[in-house]
Amino acid sequence: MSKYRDDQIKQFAEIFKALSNPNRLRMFLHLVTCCVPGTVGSFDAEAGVSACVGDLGRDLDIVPSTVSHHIKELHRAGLIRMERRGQKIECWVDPVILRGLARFFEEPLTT
Amino acid sequence: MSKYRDDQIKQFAEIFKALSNPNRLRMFLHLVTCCVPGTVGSFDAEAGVSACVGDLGRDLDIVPSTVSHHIKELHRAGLIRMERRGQKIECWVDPVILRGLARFFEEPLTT
DNA sequence: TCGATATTTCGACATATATCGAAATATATA
DNA sequence: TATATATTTCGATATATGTCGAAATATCGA
Repeated sequence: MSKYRDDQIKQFAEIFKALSNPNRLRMFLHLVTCCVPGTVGSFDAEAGVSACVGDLGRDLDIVPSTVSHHIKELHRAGLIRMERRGQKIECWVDPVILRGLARFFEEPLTT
Repeated sequence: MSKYRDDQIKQFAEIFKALSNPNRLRMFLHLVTCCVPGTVGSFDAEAGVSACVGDLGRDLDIVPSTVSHHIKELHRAGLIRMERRGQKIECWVDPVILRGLARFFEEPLTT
């Protein structure tokens, strides 16, 4: 039997659903490789290591309303944080959840 | 930009799609906690650390045909291996893909 | 060979999802 | 205040998914 509670399993399933669309996964990877505070580059509330919605849609060949929809899904799953800064809305990856996902797949290999 | 090729991104998206259904995720976790050869218990082609389709459907409250469907999805995503042994079909987690998933979420935190 | 057990295939159906385009909202700047 | 830029909301549509039940297939044991 699993070490995870039922609600935790549902939460992980939500996370994986958010990452199950190739375009959404690309956005997530874009953020992961540039915008994880405290790891790749330091996060400064002023400077902000992050990307706005427009940045994430570039090179993806989908219209802004679809980008917005995908970002909302990533946010709902708890994968990213968002904050308005002027006209733009900045996004970055929540490092806590990233660590939790790493452990999810690591642990069965080490225990 | 991402370190992953387009086809790799699509493959990861397939994997996450396979794990995006709570029942399927439960089956995967069941296998992960009992049937990863070389880690949790040793894998022997004769003895076999694995679970059959019936085992995986137990406690899940879904009919066998649905279990079969879900297992096929996990297999198509490359997450599990299957082999007939008598009447039963045994399943176990591919440790290589598990390692790949751990790295997928680890690496942005360590580079 | 017959019956029991294990699993898959097939067809159906209800629900969810990805995407678009048009219109609305928020913010900055001239 | 008017205009430009950034983003969201809404409605539509085509496609995918989860689940079931019935029927088919595979294997074992009497």
